[in-house]
Amino acid sequence: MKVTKEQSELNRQALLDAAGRLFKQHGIDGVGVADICKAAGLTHGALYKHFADKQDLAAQAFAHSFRRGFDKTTRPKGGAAPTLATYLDPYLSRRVRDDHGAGCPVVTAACDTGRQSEAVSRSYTAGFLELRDGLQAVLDPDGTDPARATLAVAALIGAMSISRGVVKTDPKLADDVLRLVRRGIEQLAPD
Amino acid sequence: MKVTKEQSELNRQALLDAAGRLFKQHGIDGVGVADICKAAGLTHGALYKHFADKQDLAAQAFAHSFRRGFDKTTRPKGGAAPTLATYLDPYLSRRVRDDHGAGCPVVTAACDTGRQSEAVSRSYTAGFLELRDGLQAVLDPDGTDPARATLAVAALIGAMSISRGVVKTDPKLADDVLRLVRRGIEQLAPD
DNA sequence: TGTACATCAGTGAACGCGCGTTCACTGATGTAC
DNA sequence: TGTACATCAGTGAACGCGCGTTCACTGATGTAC
Repeated sequence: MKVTKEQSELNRQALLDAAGRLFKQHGIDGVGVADICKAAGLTHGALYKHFADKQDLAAQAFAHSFRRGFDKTTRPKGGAAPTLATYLDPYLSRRVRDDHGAGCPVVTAACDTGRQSEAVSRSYTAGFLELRDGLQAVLDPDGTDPARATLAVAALIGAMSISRGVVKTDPKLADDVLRLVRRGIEQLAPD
Repeated sequence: MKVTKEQSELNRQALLDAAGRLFKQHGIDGVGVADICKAAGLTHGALYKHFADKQDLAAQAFAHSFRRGFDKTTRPKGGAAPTLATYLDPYLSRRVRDDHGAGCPVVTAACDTGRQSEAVSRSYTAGFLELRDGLQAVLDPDGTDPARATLAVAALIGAMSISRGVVKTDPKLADDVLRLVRRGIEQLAPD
């Protein structure tokens, strides 16, 4: 049956939310469209009224997730100016490590991106640049060392990958990696 | 028809090689067992004489690829002592970025690992530790700063993820990331 | 405002397809005599 | 060394299954009068 335009738009957002979460969790090849629609409270046929196919959904879900990820994690509550901790707290947390569906997709989706469509790559590039520029402002406000912020973003993403990779075998090591990389990035900040 | 024991062992190695390369290229969920067997010069039925199932093949292929990756990339030719460049050259190269099937799986497989079996995680953990200890010996021979080598490995892995993620959209940026992270890690070395 | 009707978001059965896995079979290998 | 035969790595047809996608249908919505 037909639904109101408002409801239809809500359903579309629910599909994007569910797809973003499940794709981050299991990879694009690791979830079926039926699972995504079910998680959004719809049947699988409805998907094709909103998106051309699974690849189209993936591209739009990534863009959606990037937008949401930044708004949620890098805007400090209360509108204060972001500090280094504003970035490190959400990006190097155990919560994000243990819940693959959570967290900023620049971190979580690092793996899939290279294998996916150009639209996904564009979203990823925009996300990386925004994160790098944010860290640049905090780590190197005078702009004397262009390597510093890029190194920090790379370390953030790598630390999460490693911590996730080893946590099943050695949880203590997984925590150490997050802690040591945090300390390493803090040492990059101007005194 | 039956083959000699030697040929059978060669076939097994060919399966591990093909699986390692194709899994790194397309992800474990992104290749079929038929493709792997074909690449190894066998039919799909032969796989199950060597491995219990696809997951078993994945776990053994990762371990195999880790072993090979280290032997190839981190042992300097001629038996000289490894330097910082010994690690940075292969790990931050454009060749490895553009050929997902090449390169050390600690970098390439960072994505899949967290989603796979415990056996894969064990191989990954061993690989990470070997890489970190190697970099520790070069970056912090006195052992005064335990964060330094961990930061360096995280940056290596993150840089490759980012560079792969953005290269389709902005190849120059992708090169910059590799170059800047290299410079950043070099600045960590003792003077 | 009330009525008649065209629209179209969502449903769910059905489709072809490729996947991982099985298994009866083959025939060269390796072994027992 | 030569012969007879058991072994078993590899083959390829066949299997069930779940996937992405399609489509005839439904019925509430939104619109034209």
